[in-house]
Amino acid sequence: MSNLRLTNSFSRKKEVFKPLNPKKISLYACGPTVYDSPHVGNARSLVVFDVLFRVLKVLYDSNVIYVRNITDVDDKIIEASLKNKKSIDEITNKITKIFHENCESLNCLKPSMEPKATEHIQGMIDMTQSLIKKGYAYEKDGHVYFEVNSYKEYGKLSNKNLDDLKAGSRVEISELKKNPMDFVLWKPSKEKEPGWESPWSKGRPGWHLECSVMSEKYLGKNFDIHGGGLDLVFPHHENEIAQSCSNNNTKKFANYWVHNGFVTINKEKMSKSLGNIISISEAVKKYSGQVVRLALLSAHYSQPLDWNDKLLENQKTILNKWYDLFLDENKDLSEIDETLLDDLNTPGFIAKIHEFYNAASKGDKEKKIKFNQACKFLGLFNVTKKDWESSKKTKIGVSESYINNKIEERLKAKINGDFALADKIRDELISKGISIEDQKGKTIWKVK
RNA sequence: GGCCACGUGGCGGAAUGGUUACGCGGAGGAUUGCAAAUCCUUUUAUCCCAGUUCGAUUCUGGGCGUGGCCUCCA
Repeated sequence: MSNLRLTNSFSRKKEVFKPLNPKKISLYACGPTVYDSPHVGNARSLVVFDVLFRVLKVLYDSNVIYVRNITDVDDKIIEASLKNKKSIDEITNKITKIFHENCESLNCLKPSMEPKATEHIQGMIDMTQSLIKKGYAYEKDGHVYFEVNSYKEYGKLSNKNLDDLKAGSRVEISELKKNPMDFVLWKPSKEKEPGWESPWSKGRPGWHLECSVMSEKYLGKNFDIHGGGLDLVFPHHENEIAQSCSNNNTKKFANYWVHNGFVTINKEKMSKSLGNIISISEAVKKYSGQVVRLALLSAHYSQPLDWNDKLLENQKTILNKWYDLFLDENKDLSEIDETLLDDLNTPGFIAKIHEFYNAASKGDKEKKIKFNQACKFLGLFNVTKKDWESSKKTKIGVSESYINNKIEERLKAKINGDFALADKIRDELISKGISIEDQKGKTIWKVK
């Protein structure tokens, strides 16, 4: 088997993955901020890093630690709390629960650890204190800022230089900052906002800090792979590097940075103002977890992915077809296909699955097993054929007895030679999402 | 303005210095009362202009176009 190759955002090149320690592969992916139902964009990150996790587990014999955090303290959560007149805990608990349900319906493996920001406040206070002591951060009126000028490598990941980023219209201006690009490590909380005692104020940590603290705690000062959405490159990941490398006096934080592209909705950016945000729950309800998962893997992770009905219908057609060759066996894949090793080329791998399918449908038994293994490896086929069919039945608005009666009526009409009536009944069923197949003197029905 | 990505057949989407990706859809056929499902067959592509090369969709340069980041965002 050849090596895994990944496009490292840091070098902007495809590189051979060389682990720090093959006995302990370390992967960190930025998880959700639990303020609102996770959307299909979040789902893409989930699924992409889930595939990476699965690949690494096979390559390194399960010696993989996958950490995915939950951000449960954040301005957006406070806003949501005020807006919905619910407590912070109520919101974070509810959204975290939805998130976990979403992960399950997308058939994502559980990460090795799922630390929460609020459980690491002390660690963040300690790191802030340390950064101040070492001269990388400064306190002003209860706020603590990281001083970007103190870190020479600032901007290297996102390929930006501080001159280009200087006090523009898009940078938050604050009297308290030495440099407009300086970012918050700690800020005071108002009366009703969540806050923790600290040497500077009763307040809360800046967003970027949690990933620095948690990744170090669970993976170390230098670890293998850090992932997230493309939009996190700047400033989030840039700031993580600045904090961690300054504080630890290290050259490297994560060795490989992997970023997934965006999901657009009918070619438009998903945004609150456009009102086109599709939640994972909605998508799963309308289609199914597997269809959503396959859709998310139908383009290469680094490319944009457009979410539209045609795409989803297409994936549904494919899965329905694939389920014809479903095997209820549990043999795991022992070797990973070269296509996936090449920068997680999931569309290429899906093409191979189609080829396996075609050979299998012509009677190639070996390919049928391979086909099933490949589907399962991608995280598909996580329910049996029986369950797949019956879950489709829950999506239709008519009862089985209604359908069976209609089929009886149609059969009588056919016997009487009244094909017009027979066809009318069939059309009725089709309009309700039921397809009719006459096979070998028997009529069967399926949910489309 | 700075930085970056992308532009492949009707659509989605890989790969590649020279050979059919793959899927969905379309077309034709077998089958069927007609269909559906299935099977067989099949059509169509590399944004434009130069350069390198025996040969470029692939490499280089230029152009045009689309999108992203530079503010919270997966």
